[in-house]
Amino acid sequence: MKNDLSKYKKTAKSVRKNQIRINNERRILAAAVKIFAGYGYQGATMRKIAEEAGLPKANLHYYFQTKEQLYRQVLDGIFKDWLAAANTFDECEEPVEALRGYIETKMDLSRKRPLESRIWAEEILRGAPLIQDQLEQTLAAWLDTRVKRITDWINTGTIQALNPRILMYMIWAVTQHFADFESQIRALNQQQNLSDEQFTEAKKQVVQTILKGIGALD
Amino acid sequence: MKNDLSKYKKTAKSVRKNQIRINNERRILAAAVKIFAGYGYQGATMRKIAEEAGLPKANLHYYFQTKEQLYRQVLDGIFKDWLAAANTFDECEEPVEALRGYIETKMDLSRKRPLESRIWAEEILRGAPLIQDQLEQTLAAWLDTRVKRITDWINTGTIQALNPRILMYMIWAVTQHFADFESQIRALNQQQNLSDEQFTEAKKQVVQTILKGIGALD
DNA sequence: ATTAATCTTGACCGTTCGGTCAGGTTTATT
DNA sequence: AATAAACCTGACCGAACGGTCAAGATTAAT
Repeated sequence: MKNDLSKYKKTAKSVRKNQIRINNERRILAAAVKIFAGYGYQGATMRKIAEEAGLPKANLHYYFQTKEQLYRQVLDGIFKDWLAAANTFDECEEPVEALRGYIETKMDLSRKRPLESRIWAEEILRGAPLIQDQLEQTLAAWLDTRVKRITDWINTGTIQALNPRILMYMIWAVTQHFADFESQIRALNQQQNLSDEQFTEAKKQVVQTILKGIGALD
Repeated sequence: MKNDLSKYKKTAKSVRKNQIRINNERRILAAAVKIFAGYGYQGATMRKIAEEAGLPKANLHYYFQTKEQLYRQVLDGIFKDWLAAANTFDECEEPVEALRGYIETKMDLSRKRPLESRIWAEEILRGAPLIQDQLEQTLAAWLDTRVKRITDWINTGTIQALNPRILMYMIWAVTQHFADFESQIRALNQQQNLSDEQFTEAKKQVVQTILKGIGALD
């Protein structure tokens, strides 16, 4: 019953939990992201996460009962970012604007939060044991909506005929590659991560190639 | 001294090792590919590999001293396939032929050997701890050669100006995505792996989009 | 000031990990 | 047939894993 949240319902402070709890959960989650990204689910240990968070291991288990539960919360946060990145896509009417916005947002996400991208990639790589349901339910529905929009563009002749799903897979693949394969890209770039200038160039080329590739540009 | 190969140098059969050794090493390596791909390096255990190979665990250590050494041999095999896939690229004069051949070969590799692709991806994801040297040496040199060819095409106006490295990253990203993110694609495809027809369509669209995207097609 | 709830932590537990080894069996060489 | 080399394997080992717990410290409610 340690983590039964109902106990908070009676007091004023309960509305947004105790500050100690908020802070510690945040610290632990931030540490967990680093360690899970760096070592994978199996390679990550509660000891490493505790050390990274600067807390004793037993304290982690006070806030998150098990390693799997901690990992699930990390995944949930990543999944939300994933879906939120689609805002630009939805807000724009024209395919060029919508796709450019979406690709750029995904590229920026890879640049700014590569750890999260790698955790996601590893989960999928392992067969998505913990998020299969979310993929089949939430993500599938999310994708259907965007597929319909792209299909409309095709029907109105704004872009050429193609399979919208494969287009989305290509966009995901390319944009996430810059986070997931960062160490390979670094090894091929004189052992240096892409500079801001190089990354901007990459973003531009990715947008250009895909948009032109589907006949949305001249 | 168990695995000192010099002991073979004195006999006739030594030239191509003993048949028992050949067979067992193959069995173990095949099992290792399955288990490493399914569980990752840390998640894979020598017990699971032994079980998959149908051999006692101690026998694995007779042929491969450590888990890391076994893993290294698996990686070496994958790396060779990686490089060999470039043959088509090198044999063709025209950019359209060369790139189409390379993309198709990489797509076929993802289709036929997804396990190897996933092992590679996980190694890169973890920061390439064991193959960093090979990336910086062999793969970097490999890439430089291909970059030069693409640069020639640009200079002769056969394809439009672009950064050849980013083009290669895009090709790798998209082609390997179909192996590495197979479980995600399956979840978005009514829980079914892509059929042969679907995969052929994907291959065609990938080739078409990239070639058109770089101005190599009309 | 008292009580109750929450938070903290070192020490500990059973399990599983990679790896070892002695001693037996099979295969190759002479 | 005898010897040596190669192969096989059950039993075992120390280390590290995720997780537990009792007892103390801190904070909040009355």
